[in-house]
Amino acid sequence: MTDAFSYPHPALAVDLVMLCVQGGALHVVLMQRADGAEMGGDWALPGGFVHRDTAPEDTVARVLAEKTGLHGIHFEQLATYGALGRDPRGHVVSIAYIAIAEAEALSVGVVANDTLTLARVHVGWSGEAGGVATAQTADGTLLPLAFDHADILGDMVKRLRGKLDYTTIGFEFLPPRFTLRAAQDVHEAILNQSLTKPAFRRKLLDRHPLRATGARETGGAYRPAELYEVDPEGGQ
Amino acid sequence: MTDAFSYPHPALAVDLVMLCVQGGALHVVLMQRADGAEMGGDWALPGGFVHRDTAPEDTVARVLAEKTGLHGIHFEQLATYGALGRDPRGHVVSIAYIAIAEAEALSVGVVANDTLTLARVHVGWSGEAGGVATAQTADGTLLPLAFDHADILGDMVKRLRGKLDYTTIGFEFLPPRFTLRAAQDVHEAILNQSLTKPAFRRKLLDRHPLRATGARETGGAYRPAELYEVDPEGGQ
DNA sequence: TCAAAAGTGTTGATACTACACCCATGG
DNA sequence: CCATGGGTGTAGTATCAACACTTTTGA
Repeated sequence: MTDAFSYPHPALAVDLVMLCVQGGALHVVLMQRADGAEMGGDWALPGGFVHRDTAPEDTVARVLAEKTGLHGIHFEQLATYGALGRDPRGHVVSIAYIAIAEAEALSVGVVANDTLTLARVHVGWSGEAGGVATAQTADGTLLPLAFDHADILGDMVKRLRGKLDYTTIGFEFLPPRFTLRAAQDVHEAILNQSLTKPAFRRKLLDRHPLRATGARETGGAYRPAELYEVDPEGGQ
Repeated sequence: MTDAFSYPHPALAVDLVMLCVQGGALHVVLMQRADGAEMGGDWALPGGFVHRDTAPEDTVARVLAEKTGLHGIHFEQLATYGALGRDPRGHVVSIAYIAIAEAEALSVGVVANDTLTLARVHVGWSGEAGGVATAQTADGTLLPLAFDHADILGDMVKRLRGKLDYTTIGFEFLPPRFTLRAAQDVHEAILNQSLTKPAFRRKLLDRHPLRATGARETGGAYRPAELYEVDPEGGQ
């Protein structure tokens, strides 16, 4: 007990599942590894080690800034992975965080770093447990994932699906002001199924604290849609 | 990166929220600390450090066995706490697990260890964030909780409430064969509110894969209730 | 035969879905 | 004035909750 720091203990890391919705599909930021052969795959979730006297959340912010140059992105902790053998370098326990941003913002960070790419994510519905996640490039090439990162990615997307209804996490994919159609696109991409417009509109409006701004979308053809924003007061 | 183990990193621990339902109320196992004055309270969740090359789940099993002598208890990981200053001894990151057992089984382990007690838990409904958990003895004395363990306890109970509907976690509080009345008692204790019998019966039976065994409760006065069991095939 | 708890049927309210329709704007 | 997407009304259906009722057993 008293000598907890002198005995060998596992290394601690954070892994980031950075997501956005682009072109009607969910995308994740992946990082190419030079040591792919021994890690079981070329592509991995961006991550970093947690140093002593640094809070895990501060490590997340550091990794976000280092790899993508982004600040102020929304992120949440979702689970911790510590199985032996998950990292061939030794015993590394990793706290997985989901980070969410608009596609435009993430893209800027991705193109600024040669080792990063934005991959299309596909996660099935059937089984309860994670693991059936795949990532592919725009031309359909599958990107093999290192470590247990396919499991992590699958778990995160399933948790995200569950949280869409009863939290405001879905709006983190959108700019501060957005159309209801854009919100529907986000939900359809995450759930990987199409939704009917009237049902979606009503459910969204009475489940979440949204407020019509009166402003309209600009630039599009045909009738401009109204812009909504999240009401910070929660409707009360 | 390559020298992750040579740099100082945080200590890693597991903390266990061991719960049971007794006398219509939710109870948690707490451990008395000799160093309560500097830890901010006399009572803490049982826990232990994760050593290198030991999986966190194996550490949980070890702590369960060491502190209570119990084996094969159901447990699940729920969240990880790593804020600086949460442990006055240094930077300790703790993975919190919820462990569930029948009251009879847990009691055996608690009376066998002088430092353990089974405390009544009260968690409010209002706020979303954790922290409003209190623990008290049978005579109503409040037990001050050390570290951030009141937050952890509150978070766990709230997650448990959410999981009651769509997982079978609630049945871990019961023996393999149980009456529907016993299941209702468990739900009422966890949710801290009374439920109407017919609604509860129907919801339970079509939300969860339960099967009537044909066997009846014995020993009670009045009409004996039928015993049910969880169908491992999930009804399909 | 009575008391107490097990178990079920019925009804009224609520929420959700699906479909059809109207509205506004650019070309 | 037409095509296209934004936005809304309505009706049918499934789900849910409360109440009253019947059943079964021990004393």
